Amino acid sequence: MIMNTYELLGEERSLIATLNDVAKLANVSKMTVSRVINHPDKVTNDLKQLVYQAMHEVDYHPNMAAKALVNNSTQIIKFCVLEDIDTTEPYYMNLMIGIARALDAQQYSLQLVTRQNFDIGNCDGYVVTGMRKKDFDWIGNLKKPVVIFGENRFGFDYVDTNNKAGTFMISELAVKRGYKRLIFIGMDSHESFEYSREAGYLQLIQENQMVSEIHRFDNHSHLSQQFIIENWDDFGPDTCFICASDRLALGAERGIESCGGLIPVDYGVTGFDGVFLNQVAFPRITTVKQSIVEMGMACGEKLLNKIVNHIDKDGSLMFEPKISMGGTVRDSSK
Amino acid sequence: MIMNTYELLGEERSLIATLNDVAKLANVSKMTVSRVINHPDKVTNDLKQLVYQAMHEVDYHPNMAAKALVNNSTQIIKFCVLEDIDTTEPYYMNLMIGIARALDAQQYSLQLVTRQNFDIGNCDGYVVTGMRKKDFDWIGNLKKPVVIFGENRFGFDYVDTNNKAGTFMISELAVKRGYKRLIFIGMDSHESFEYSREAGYLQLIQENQMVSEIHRFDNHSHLSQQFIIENWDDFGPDTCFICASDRLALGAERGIESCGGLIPVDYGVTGFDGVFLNQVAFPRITTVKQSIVEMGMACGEKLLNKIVNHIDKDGSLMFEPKISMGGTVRDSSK
DNA sequence: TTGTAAGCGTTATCAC
DNA sequence: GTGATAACGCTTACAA
Repeated sequence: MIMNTYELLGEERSLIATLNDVAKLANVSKMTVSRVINHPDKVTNDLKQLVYQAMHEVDYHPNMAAKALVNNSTQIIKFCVLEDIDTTEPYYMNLMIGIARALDAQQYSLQLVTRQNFDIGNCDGYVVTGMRKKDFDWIGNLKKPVVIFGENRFGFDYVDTNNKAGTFMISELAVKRGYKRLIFIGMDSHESFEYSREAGYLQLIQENQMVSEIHRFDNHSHLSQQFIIENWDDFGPDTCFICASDRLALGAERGIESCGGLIPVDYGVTGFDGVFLNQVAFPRITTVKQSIVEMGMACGEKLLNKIVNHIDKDGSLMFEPKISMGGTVRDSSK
Repeated sequence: MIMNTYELLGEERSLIATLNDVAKLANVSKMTVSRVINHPDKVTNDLKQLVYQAMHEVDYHPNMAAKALVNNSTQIIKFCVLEDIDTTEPYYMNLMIGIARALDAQQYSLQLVTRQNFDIGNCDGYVVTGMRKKDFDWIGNLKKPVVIFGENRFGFDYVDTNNKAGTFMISELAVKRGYKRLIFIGMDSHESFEYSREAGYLQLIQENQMVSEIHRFDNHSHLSQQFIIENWDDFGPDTCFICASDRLALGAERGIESCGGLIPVDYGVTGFDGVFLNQVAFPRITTVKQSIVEMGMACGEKLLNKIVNHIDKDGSLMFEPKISMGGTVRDSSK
């Protein structure tokens, strides 16, 4: 059918439709077509209909390179993972899927960069994650819009889980299920998210007039495991370990089991993240689940908003976490 | 300095240097500069020197959008993960980092797509992974160059680990370390890589005139764990479980430990992958380690080669795996 | 409201 | 071996 239309008009068909093809088919100028796409309010409805139909008929898709050229843009977003590859958490993949999904809508493409290749090639904006304090200097000097994944107190727009609410919720759950002693196993880091997770635990502890106990380790499962084993005599039944990550929770779980402790009957373990690791554990870890893909989409949308609308500060976004029930906290108060 | 040069010449400086800027500075035409970049053999050495110097002086970087426009290309590669997000293994992240690194060299950018958004937007080529048999139909119909990550027997160029060599090596290690019975725990899938991993085990078994024992499960740790527990009575000391993935190995390890078996003294466990999961296990899993980042780079390079040089078939690439020593196979024959 | 013309930065083509 | 010109597909600025 399309071929026929073209033949009737005596036009030549390019392999891939351009503005011109649409324009000819609709008997208007290129500009009208362009306007229908970019400023639809400035075109009469009659013409708009014609143009839409023509676009559909030739399966028109804008050429992003041409657009980028004339707009002096790149249509590229860099996703910068500053953390070491070795420690790369699996959830980055989900985060990327979310970002990519948001960018697709506007035909932006996502470029994955690390510290090494950060500078190669141009882009229109950045999503940055895995930042440490020392990074905020040079990030602040970037000339393109930036959205940070992960809360920070340096004034950068960010997207994150409500970390404090997460540990509060899950600590509350532990108390409701009858655990009498809550021990926090945190990450030995000075980053915002860690402080927030501790704060959630502390708030619950205070509201219940319990005693806070906080221990911190690098985020490796064998360290929490070792801690449990070495101090096993100190931990009576009805103790629940509130861990700041699933990795630490995994170690805690293993430590308790190797000491012969019963999970969840006598001992509870909770994690934080809810991506992959909690599912690999046995029993599955009861954890604070983050909506990583949604957060990724939010990062992408927020960044596009800044780019397209030339917005400088767009504010930050906190996602409310949910509890993912596993088998490391008992079902009801015993 | 740059400013001065410009002022002397009485030129206006655009914010970002173009071919024109370089040309004027070097007192040549745009075309000469372009040729220096794309066909350096067609320019005299004298001019080349001049141009290089000028490029350096104004910090010239080619505008990829303009390039893409005139070359009718997109400078975009789609990385297509067909596997379910839920099962997404952490190693995809490393793979992406490798691909991205290769693409950066040629200023291509990587777009992450899934089944859902596969069709949105244009691209110059694809890297595809997580394919199942049924996918080969439509992949074959793509009009752009494709490189598959993961071996296949459908004639597509691929990059993969030498799976057979991997399980052969690690089975051999188990025998050398004195385990008398080798049980293969495979994945219940009909994909090439699984067959290859079984084949490596079988070859070692035959060469040593041992008896092969193969069990298959979906790739979940609790299934291998369950299998070990339910059949524990059947497994005497000096048994080593050769697993087709780290996930299955993790389950096997847990199963053995929960039955009171001693690892690695009496029981051995080996995995396959060497990304993340093996390190989370305790003791760390002795596994077949794949060079994921390198393989990613190879995917990228191979694809670019096909695109730039219009090569249809470029052959496949097998990476030789290495054994990563953990604590689940004993150090020497007991 | 719609159309015309110029130009974004690059490369292929064809002169010289 | 080098340079002028046109073209890639699109949008802004201006003219009708």
